[in-house]
Amino acid sequence: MIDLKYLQNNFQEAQAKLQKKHVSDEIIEALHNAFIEQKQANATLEEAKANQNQLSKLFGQYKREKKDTTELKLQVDANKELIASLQEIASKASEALEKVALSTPNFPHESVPYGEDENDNVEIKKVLTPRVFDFEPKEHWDLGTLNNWIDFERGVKLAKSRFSVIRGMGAKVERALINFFLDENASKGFEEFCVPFINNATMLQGTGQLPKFEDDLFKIDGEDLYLIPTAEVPLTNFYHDEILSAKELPILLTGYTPCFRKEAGSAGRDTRGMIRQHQFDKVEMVALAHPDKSDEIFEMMVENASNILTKLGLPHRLVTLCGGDLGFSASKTVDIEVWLPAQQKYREISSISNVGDFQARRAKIRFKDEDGKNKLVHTLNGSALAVGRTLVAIMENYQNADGGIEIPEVLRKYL
RNA sequence: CGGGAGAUGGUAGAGCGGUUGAAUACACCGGUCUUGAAAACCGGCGAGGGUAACACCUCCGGGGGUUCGAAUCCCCCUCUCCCGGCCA
Repeated sequence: MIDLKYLQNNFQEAQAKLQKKHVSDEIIEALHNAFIEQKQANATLEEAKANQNQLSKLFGQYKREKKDTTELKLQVDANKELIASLQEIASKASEALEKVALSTPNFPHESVPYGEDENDNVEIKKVLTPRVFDFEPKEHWDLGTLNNWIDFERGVKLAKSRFSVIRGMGAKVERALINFFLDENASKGFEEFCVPFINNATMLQGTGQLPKFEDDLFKIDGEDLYLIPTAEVPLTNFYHDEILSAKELPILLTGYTPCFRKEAGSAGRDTRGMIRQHQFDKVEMVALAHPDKSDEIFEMMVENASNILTKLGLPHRLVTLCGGDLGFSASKTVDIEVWLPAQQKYREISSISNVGDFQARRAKIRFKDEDGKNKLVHTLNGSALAVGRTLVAIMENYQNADGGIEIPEVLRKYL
């Protein structure tokens, strides 16, 4: 959630920021008005409550002094009715506010470039040069089947479309990648976590998936629980509703989890292969940082994810997302795209975001500053890395003319 | 899944239906003392909203109810602990 006081006090500026992220003026104004209405309704309600508390005290006093309370009782009853009606107004105002506020995206960081969609994203740099093939490189789905690394048909049989089975050496490489990623993250100071793959609605709201993106989530029937779409949810919410001390910041967390996504809006996209699945493995980095330090930690996380790809010998590029392509919660995002020779394209394999205080405000993650004040932390998250897509990248980049696949040097000790 | 006990501030742990947002202890922060530290002593110390700052409002697991007034009484839910069943 954005800072509504900031919106109120710096309306023009806030509006300009949200416009960069393509939030319509109507929504911004609706939010602004809902906030002011809620504040007013609350103020009048509190006034009536204060009055009621006074009368109650007086009532007690009368009783002790054995004075007659009939008159007072009438006053109290009248005020009680007033409170009830004011309460209703205030509750409605709060609900209305919450509805807009929770669905309004985060402000973009100053450094975010303007733009409509992914075409306006800005490339930062390319790392490693794509290999030149002296044969026609195969697609990973062909290589996967050929080498018995991936079984697409049986994945569909077991579940439904967009599920697959990784087997044999493919499964071993998948596992090796997870271990390699976790070790790399640990070497940068990230603590490793094994977390629940099912989280409750409060946590999903904390990181911003709910209420707006319910359609993208697998919900457990009859329960207030969801399969996590990313480890960002449990890792960020690990400190949900807690107050940390400034000294322990930054807190760096990493963990491997499967991720579950309905891919509701992706009909027809990447239907072949392993690029877009309902379930995929990912190793995630999460940081809780002092607001002054989050930019610095962001760079570290980008660097780390890129380094991992470099160690694997996979050509990739770094891209800063423009305002129009930024996700709901992110204030700034760098995508890392890996080279897929068969498609002759860079495809997203990691996305690192600085979320600022947006999730912290929702999830109530604060820290006690040196001056004793409670402030919101900044949260950051990023994949290091998406495991399935890395497997795809290895297959395609390390394929031989006969369809065989070489294993990257850094992974061999894990096999 | 069945039987019993409980849920209060960072932790432990009081709390009569009104002056208790909450005793006390420990932890923590600041100060005195000390070469420094410890000990001792003094002071501070829950959260959210609201305000220029006060005032004021809300919160004692969550939600309802009784009452002029509830942490304290009643109901429901959740969670934790102990006993039994099941089980990786």
